[in-house]
Amino acid sequence: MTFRGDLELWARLKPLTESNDTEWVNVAHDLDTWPGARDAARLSMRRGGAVPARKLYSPAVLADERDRDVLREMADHGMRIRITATPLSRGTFFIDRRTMILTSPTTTSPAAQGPRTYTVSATPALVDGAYALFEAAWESATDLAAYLSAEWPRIDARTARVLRTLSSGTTDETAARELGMSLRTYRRRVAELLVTLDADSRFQAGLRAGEMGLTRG
Amino acid sequence: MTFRGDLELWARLKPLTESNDTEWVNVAHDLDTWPGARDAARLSMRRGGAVPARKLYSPAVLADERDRDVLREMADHGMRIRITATPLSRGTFFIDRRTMILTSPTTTSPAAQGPRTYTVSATPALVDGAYALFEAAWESATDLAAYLSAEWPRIDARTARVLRTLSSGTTDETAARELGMSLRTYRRRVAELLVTLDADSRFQAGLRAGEMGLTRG
DNA sequence: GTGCCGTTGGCAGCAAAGTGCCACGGGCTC
DNA sequence: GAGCCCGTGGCACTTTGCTGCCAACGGCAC
Repeated sequence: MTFRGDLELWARLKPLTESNDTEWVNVAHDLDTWPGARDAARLSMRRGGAVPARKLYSPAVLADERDRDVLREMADHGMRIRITATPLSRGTFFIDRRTMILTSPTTTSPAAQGPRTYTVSATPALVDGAYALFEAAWESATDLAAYLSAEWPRIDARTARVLRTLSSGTTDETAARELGMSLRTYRRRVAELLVTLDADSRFQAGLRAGEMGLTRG
Repeated sequence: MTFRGDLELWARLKPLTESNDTEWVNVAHDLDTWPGARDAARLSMRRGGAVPARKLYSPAVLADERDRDVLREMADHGMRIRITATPLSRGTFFIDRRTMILTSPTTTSPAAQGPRTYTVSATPALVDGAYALFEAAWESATDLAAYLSAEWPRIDARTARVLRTLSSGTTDETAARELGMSLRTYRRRVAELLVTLDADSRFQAGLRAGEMGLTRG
């Protein structure tokens, strides 16, 4: 079940945004879902009440300043937005528990014109399976607010090393020796890390670091 | 594209296990993929060389002792196995980058006989989208070995409360007061938590907790 | 050269965390 | 009842972590 053109896509999406019985879900690399997607999003928000929706994006969505405003506006309208560190495919997913719609996955050259192709599936097995995968991906993603408010910690090389030794569970003294710095300096680094992670205790800092997956990068 | 019966499923799966050009992927709730799935897995392992594969399961897969053996055997054959805390649907996913196969998603009564139905899709948009979702889910999942070796921490109600206050970043004294216990007991709880998390420092404990997503449950 | 600034490390003092010891009290079996 | 086990709380003490202060070092501009 494949079709082309944005008008038809909109015709399919519209009923999904209007039905209130089920939440619907969107997975995308960025806001370039289809030409005019941003305007459509704004319009539907202005017009309608709260649409129960979850949206999962790549960090790329935060690159553009105006896009961030759009996201904030979405969040204000009750949509739940999360960011995942895993690179998503360029395509877009719309799932509504019974139906799912996907855009053409590869948009190598954005200037390549012509109508996009969209794929629709209503096969229960496919939709349910995709939904379960989405749940798992969603669970591991970070809330937009946390992602933004945390001013995403910038871990430079030296704090990264501190983080690693800190993770190893040794005492400050041996950690400092390993890193070839004095105890005082090491503790300075730790204190700096606590500030950047906005943590009041070392436990909290570790928790944040773990939640943000700082140790896997 | 839907079909019934296990023989046909096997006929479709076989070429996937034999082609070496691409990794293939399996998402399932447990090993009850289809009748005789365990034996088939064993057979293919005995017979063939290493199959590059990733398998993502629910914790339910660890319930049965013999199933755990099967998993270990799989891991020994080079398959990468991870466990995700998010409940997966009962169905099973096979993805091979070009094709995906799903079992019937709802198996409410396992005794309900009759041939199962399977759904196959080779639509690039669907497969790529599902693959991206899988990547995200995979990324957040825990490796089987870690999951087993860590003797997965069992957080009872009271340690969970300790974990929460610990996460709030307050000092032990106020935390103990909040929980209505003495300082000594609170610290006992913290020490217990460190043991169950196999951590040498509070930071490490926080890190583990964060990595395992213990604060979102 | 002088002066400025940022980083480092030592010292000191304090706060917080970790732990061994013992005593108290509830629930249990016998 | 006595005896036992287990969880708790208090106390004392050690260790570790935290931070302010100051001196020393190196780079940089003038």
